[in-house]
Amino acid sequence: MKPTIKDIAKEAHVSVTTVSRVLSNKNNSNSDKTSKKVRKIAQQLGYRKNTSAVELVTRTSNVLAVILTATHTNFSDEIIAGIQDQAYKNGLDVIISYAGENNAHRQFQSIKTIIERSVKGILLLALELDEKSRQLLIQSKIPYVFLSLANDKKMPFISSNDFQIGYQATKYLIDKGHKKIGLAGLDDKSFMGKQRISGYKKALSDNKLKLDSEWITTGLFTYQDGLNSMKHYGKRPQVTGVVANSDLVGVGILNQARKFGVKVPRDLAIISIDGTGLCQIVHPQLTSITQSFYEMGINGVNFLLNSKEPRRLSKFTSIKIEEREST
Amino acid sequence: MKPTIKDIAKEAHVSVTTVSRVLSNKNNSNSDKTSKKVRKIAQQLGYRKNTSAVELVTRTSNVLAVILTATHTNFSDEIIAGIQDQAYKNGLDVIISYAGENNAHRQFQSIKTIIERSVKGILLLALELDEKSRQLLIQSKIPYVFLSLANDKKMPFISSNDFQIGYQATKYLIDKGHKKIGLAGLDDKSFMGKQRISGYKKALSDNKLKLDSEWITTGLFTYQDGLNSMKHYGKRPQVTGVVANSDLVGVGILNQARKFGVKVPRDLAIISIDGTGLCQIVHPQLTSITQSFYEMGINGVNFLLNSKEPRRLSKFTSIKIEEREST
DNA sequence: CTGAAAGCGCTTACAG
DNA sequence: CTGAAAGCGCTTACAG
Repeated sequence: MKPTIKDIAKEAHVSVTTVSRVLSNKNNSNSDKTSKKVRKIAQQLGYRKNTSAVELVTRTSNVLAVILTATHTNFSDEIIAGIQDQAYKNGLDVIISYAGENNAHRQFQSIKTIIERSVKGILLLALELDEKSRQLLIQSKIPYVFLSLANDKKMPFISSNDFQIGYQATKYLIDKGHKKIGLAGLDDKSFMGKQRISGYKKALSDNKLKLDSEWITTGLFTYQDGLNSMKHYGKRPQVTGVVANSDLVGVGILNQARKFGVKVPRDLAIISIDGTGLCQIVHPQLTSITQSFYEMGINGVNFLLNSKEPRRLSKFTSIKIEEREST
Repeated sequence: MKPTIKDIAKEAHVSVTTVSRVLSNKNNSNSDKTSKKVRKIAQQLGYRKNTSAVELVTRTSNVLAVILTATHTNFSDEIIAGIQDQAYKNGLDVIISYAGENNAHRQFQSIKTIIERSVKGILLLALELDEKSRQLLIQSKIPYVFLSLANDKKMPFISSNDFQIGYQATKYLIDKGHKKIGLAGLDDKSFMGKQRISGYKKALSDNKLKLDSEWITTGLFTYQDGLNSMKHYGKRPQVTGVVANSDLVGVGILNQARKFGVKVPRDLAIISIDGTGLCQIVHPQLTSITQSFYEMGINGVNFLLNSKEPRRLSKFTSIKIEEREST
């Protein structure tokens, strides 16, 4: 059997109370001599704290849970790195749970699993919840925050301002002289998609440019959606510039354009949304609207740690344009 | 306060024993009527099981832990997907913990955190442990298995056969007529690196080809290592073919070759080890030795589930050559 | 500075 | 088919 504090107590001829105090660093009271003895014996016995017991009695835990879709968003690593670093600084553990790919049942299951352990907070990464999961989450009373995906349901989030992303990406191409601009590969049913479309349209109308709904292609931000978008635009595309709604979409457009003999940026300019490392390893390198994914992670953890305060404010992280070779 | 089974018992006028039996599906004994009543009340009260308490008393858990480095191995997603799917099929939860980047302290911490909760098993992804962490892991008596990285310390693993990878990749280029072959971007201090180098050398000597140690470049499998390797080979490389030790290394070599005006595959053939999606989205597409990452995940979970059996066998997963445009 | 006792929320023989 | 009781490994007022 694994040793418990009882075993240590017996061995050290002290009470379990004392052992507990020493081992959980409530040392203010115990004598150095006792502390040392207890620690030494714990060490000898190969003692490991039973976290279940601790959590049960203290009714708290120092665990932050991250839930994300298995969707291959190639930016989640950066967000997770931010979460991880900030959690580590605050002495918190992080556990991650994948909620499957647009699978409502698995999402529900994942949330259920998480809230049945007493986690300190929940970070939901690029996740859109159905009503049932949403209820479950709210009911749990555990602090949570959505990352990277804002939403209209008055639930707290930390993300880029997707209206601004749509607006600025479009504006950037306009400033480069483009008049016919496409918007490619986004999910027009999602809140994020709607925001970006609004921004895109606003930029066009602010500049008195016409809009053709044929220039907007929908999808789920995948590489394949990029290929499809370019096939849709054709070998002699009307649009001279396109806003790709993810780096993968951008690369897909790029590759299909090459197949078509459409030169980037000469015949077609591409600006890609996200700005992950991928933009720099393709040729030509993709100009991007770069999101602050790492900061989202940092801010997400901070948000959760301060969640006792009355004002829990959602927050936008910064975006910036990085010009490379595709525009 | 969150409701407990006590609250349900009171409300339903039954004992906590009965509530517990109903809610943990040990229904063989309870009457339908009682079960229904209990479930209904649990539902009304918004009852959530306290996993800490359950784990404490049953001394088991249905959680599998994955520990991985934050290193941007772009294949870990595939392994995790395999783990996730197989765990899900077996009713297990998966938690993931990042152990930092070659950070011994954080690795130790990560393992400690994991074993302080009563997890059912531990999967270590592409991780090399120092002695201290290794001891901790073994002492814990929790079943574990290394994934993707074999090792020489007699610890169980599931991975590709890296000797074979080195051998076959080299052999492939030899069969294409190459006589001067490079091996790029690998860590020659790691067990994996050594295996691959052995395979590479064996393939050369089996075919009576000469070896120049200048043709082997070391690194940590990163994109930058790819760039550096090509810089090392130079604008007029001696080698006519190169084995890239990760897809990222392959892309790095490709891009630097382009800058040098070295044409792939005409002037330089590249075969890249891993075969992730990246190979298909670059231009020209990279020929690869493709590893079965998803299967590693599946097999890892199965290994842990059968770990009570006396024979715990490490296992190699299959590799295959996928010819694309870079050779 | 230290210890006895109660209790966290659950499960599980055991008895009826 | 159901319940009383013990116990999982820990923490924490409280008392001395």
